[in-house]
Amino acid sequence: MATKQQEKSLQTRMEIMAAARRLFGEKGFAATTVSEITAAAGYAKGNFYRHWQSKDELLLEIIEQKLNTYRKKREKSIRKAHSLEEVMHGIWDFLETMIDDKNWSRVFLEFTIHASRNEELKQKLNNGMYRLSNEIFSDLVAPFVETGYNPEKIGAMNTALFEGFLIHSILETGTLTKEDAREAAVLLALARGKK
Amino acid sequence: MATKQQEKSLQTRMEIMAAARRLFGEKGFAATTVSEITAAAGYAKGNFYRHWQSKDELLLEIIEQKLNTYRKKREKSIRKAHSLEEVMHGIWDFLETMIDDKNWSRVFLEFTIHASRNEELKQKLNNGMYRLSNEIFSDLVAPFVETGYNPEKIGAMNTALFEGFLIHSILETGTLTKEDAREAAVLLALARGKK
DNA sequence: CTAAAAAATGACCAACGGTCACAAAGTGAC
DNA sequence: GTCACTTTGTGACCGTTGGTCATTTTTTAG
Repeated sequence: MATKQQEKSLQTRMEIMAAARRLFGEKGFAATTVSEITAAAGYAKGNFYRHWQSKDELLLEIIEQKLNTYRKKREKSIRKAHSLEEVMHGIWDFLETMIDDKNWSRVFLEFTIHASRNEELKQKLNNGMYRLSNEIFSDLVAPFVETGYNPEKIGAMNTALFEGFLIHSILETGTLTKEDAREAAVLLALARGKK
Repeated sequence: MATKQQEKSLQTRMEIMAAARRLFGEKGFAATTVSEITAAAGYAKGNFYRHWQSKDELLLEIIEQKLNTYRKKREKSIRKAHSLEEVMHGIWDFLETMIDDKNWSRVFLEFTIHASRNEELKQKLNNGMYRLSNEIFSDLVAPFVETGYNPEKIGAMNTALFEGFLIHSILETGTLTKEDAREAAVLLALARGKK
């Protein structure tokens, strides 16, 4: 059984993380300070660094959690698909939940760019975030690809289109809708993977 | 005629801007400090703020300049196009020069995300950077769109695909090539705009 | 009750973007 | 050339940041 100390430490950790999740979403990653996070959770700043090595590490952990949540939601809607078209629509059902989580998609992008300048972070992102995409396309989409076209390329292109749409959506230029993005993605995938 | 003072002031301004252009490209926007920039140009930090109100303002000006350079290169290759397909290839000839300017495309994205949290910057970006895209598509592409499909949507989707590919390219996952992105963009545009 | 171990604190550090009182240099009238 | 005035350039200084660490407070085991 866990000691009272261990329990308290874990609880503190979770309280700080909850405060961070809220603040990152509201104000963005860079604009949220460590003092703010700990104060919102009711602790002093120094306590933060007993649980994470840096602000980066915390966000990475939150992102990992969010991706796992998305992953679970996804599974169900895609497993029952019977064609490439159905799989793509299943994928976009789930991508749309990410798009709707607008504040967080902004944070994802913010951190992606931030990480691209840091070799270590870049590796971790590529292993977490994009493994998600690779999984889907090599495991779930590949069986429906009738041509010789590389399923991973279909997946990477889908991710690119998705992230490009996120940028468009964040800047609120308002020309494209979610449906436009979905239709384009399906069109592209079918053009590549269907005979 | 300009006085000796005015000339010197302009020269200083250009020296600082040149140093900034080099450093932003090498290290990124956030990672480059104002002291570094002015020191590299041979001045003290305070001098910077006689020429720009903030680091943001300077980058905005550099971006505007870069976009104008791109714009000029572009004109020639697109004016002589005779079909939607040729126009799209002309556009991607020019987008590829942006992609090849890899450090700077990273800075563009970095600033785009940064600006998305700041209403004033967001407006300026939408008026500079994306007017570029709107121009192309409403003026140059529209004449070749044979369907009723909104040319601006074709343009916005092209931009989304382009920026999504930039992210992919920056993270060096290495699945997609420039040619993949170009082909996908042409395919999409033709599917929308050609009978 | 006590001594060791873990949790929590906040003053402290270097570095940041940005400010400002001041010094140095250039200008135009006489 | 000189002198009042304007413009260019300086760097100490400000508030704030992410991160550190010696110190205090609380829990644990004997």
